[in-house]
Amino acid sequence: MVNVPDKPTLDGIEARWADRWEADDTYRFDRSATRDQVFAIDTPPPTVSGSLHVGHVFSYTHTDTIARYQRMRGKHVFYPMGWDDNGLPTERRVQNYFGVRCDPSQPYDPDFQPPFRGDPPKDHRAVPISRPNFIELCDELVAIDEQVFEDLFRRLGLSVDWTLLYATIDERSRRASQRAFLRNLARGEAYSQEAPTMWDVDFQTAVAQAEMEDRERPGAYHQIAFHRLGADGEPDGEHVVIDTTRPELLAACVALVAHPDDERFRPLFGAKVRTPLYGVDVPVVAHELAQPDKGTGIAMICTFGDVNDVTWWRELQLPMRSIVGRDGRILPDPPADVDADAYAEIAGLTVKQAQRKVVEQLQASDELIGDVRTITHPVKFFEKGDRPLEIVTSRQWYIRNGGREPDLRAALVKRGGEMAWHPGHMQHRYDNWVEGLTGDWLISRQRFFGVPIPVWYRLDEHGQPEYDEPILPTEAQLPIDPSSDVPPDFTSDQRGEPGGFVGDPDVFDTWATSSLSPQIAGCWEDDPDLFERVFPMDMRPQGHDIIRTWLFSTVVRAHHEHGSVPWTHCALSGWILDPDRKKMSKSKGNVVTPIDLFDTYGTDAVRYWAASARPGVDTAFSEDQMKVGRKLANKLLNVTRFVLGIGEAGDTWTVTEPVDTAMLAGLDAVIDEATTAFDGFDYARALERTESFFWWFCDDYVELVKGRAYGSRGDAAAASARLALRTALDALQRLFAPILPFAAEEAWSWWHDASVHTADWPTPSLGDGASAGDLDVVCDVLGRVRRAKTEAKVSQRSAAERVTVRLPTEQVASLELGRADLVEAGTIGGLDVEVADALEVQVVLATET
RNA sequence: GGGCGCAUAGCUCAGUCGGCUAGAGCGCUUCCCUUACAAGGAAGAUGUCGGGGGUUCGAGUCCCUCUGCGCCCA
Repeated sequence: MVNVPDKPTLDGIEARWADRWEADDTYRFDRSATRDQVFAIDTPPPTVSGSLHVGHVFSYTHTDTIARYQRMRGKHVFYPMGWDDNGLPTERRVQNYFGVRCDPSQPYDPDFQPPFRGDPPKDHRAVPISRPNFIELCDELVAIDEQVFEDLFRRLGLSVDWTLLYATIDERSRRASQRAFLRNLARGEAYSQEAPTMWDVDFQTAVAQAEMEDRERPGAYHQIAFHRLGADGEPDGEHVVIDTTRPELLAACVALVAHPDDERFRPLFGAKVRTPLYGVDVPVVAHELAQPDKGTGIAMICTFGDVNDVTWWRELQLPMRSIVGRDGRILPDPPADVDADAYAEIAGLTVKQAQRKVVEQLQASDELIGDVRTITHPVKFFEKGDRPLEIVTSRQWYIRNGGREPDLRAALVKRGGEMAWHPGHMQHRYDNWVEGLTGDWLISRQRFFGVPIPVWYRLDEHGQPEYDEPILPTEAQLPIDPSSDVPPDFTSDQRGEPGGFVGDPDVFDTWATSSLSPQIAGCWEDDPDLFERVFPMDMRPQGHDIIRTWLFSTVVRAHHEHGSVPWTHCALSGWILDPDRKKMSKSKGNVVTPIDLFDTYGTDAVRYWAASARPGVDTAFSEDQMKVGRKLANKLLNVTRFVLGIGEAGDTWTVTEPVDTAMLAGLDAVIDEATTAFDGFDYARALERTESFFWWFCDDYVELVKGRAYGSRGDAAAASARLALRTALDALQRLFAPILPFAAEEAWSWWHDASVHTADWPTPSLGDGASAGDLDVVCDVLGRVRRAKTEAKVSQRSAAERVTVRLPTEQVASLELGRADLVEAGTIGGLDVEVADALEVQVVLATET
């Protein structure tokens, strides 16, 4: 029954137990469990972009502790893993790894071999390849990356059920993503629209509000003179001077705008002015968004320089003069009315080059007033991008998210209130975001490796797509790729022909698919029986940085599709900071490889560090904490060896000694606190309470009863100590199991057949209502005896000839309960007890012989 | 500009409902090979609880305010 190794060690236990758990299906979800018996976790599918860092280890450990706790509480834990492999990060990695770029105009080459596999030389020019070839390379690389991720997560000891694995590009995800979209479309929650859109000129794709960020960039105000027109419609010699940071957009100017209450410009409203260089007559208009105190108080409206331009253009119904192309260069042909010769000077230039050219031209024509004033101002960027976003007009797909409808917005805010947030203040971020939305959710991307948008369009007799009535597949056909699949009632040779059809060339943004992670993991519609058992899920763990993207979009999809929240608890993890309190990132080169940490300290030690961090709190990376964790795991093995080594269990043993029941009563309180903490998703508090008790248990209690347990005071007294030790150890191993799964399992296995991870969570009934406080005074006195020995610089083992304890009357009984153990543990010759106001201990050490 | 969070020992952090002398670990110092553990153990020193004001018998904790740091949103 009991099988304790001579020399307990943490070395090698990870691989041994990981293999065992896999072989025994320890974490396999029992799909016969009913919804109330299930604890379902909407695991974050990590972006598979090549490397894992300690941040992953950190947050996934938090979730795993909760999963293990719930499992021990008797829940059937639905704990899937997913890989977020579709989207831009993978495309970028594939480009850099193979030295290629996707060019949809290239023909498919079935025998294509990439020029490199890893580390192309810096001067290598990317080879253009077809979209199918590109996607093949994506599939190849993510398969490799996902294996690396899986190995690491297994090594970390995550108790996921690996049979529930999914990837956001796999068939099931594509089907779910397309199905959800078609249903959004059918209910009017999705729509397409030709509209000005934030656009990344490098990635050449539209970008959603949630993916934008402001960056402070140097800029410059330029004062430019527009020419006032007289009654004859020709310049009357007067100027209207505007201030702009984007003079290069002068050719795109469609109006000037000032505030309606601004007396300075009121006479101009309704009049026309002529643009410099390009000679276009544009109206002067009034709008509340114009800021009188900014620049000269009157601004030019261009199509489009910023989001205000879009608002003005739309509300004032101004004409369109687009000049910036999707590649970020000035379009080759001038818009209507623009002077062709002046425009030819900037055609084809980048926006930056065009600015220099226009400024030169304005200087030459004396239409640039005064000096250019440099400033620093916030500029909108794609969060993954390197150049400022431009605004271009394009047809895009949207899902309604409340950004344009107050009722929907309010309903989504309300959904936020239906979920418990851990920590609670994170809900403010959600509310903040939803209340600040300025438009619907843009879900289409002009990219390649993603879930295709499952629609086709009829082509009219001129070969132009008819966007108003897309051709839709049935749900049974999903997933489809409209670029290779043919719609009903058409043949493949009609693709691209007038009167024929064309597939939507775009893909969904990654978030549009990952926002369905509960549905994908739960096999929505593919397996309705399973889905009913897990949805809405119990827990969504994630980083607080993606509340506005992943969390919010998941709530939107569940609201539309199911009329419910997707889960009932959101657990937000903090960041990992390096010791200088900067956020860790690859670019700073301060990332530590998790595998090295596992090798150095052991997995449990790294998990201990992660689990020591309060939920949602940014945490410094600390190898010191891992050393402590290793000590703790080591201690657990050693104290187990001690307790189990004293003697075999006897059927007739009972706990009779007050010292023992007091210890167990203390443990009861700890179990209570740890349970409450875990119920509130506070793994850190549960750990702290358990750990603190555990060290007291090892340092004081074990030392106190050691002699008695060996039999110094007879069988009955020994039996009481041995049973109490075993009872406590049994509970402590279970309390530590969620945090230190390997060490707890190792120690548990020495005296149990089944896994500790499927054992019952301990319940507080061990001490039978005794008072834990009785031990305080005994331990206090023992500590003072130890101190006396330390101060005398003698061994703790040496004798104290006489100890005199003075203490208040009401504590005398408590001391007497532990007298015998105290005398033995302290090697005390004689113990005198006297009544006094406050505790005082006098120690007379034995003279050395 | 709006919102949120943080500030406690040299460092990293606990401190729950307002209640004994404010705690832990690391680090530092001293001692001890002791039959679970020397990759261990025993002990010690270390505080203007960011500043100011208020409520209270009593404030690290509650309220106001200021300062500094961080994050989210515009």
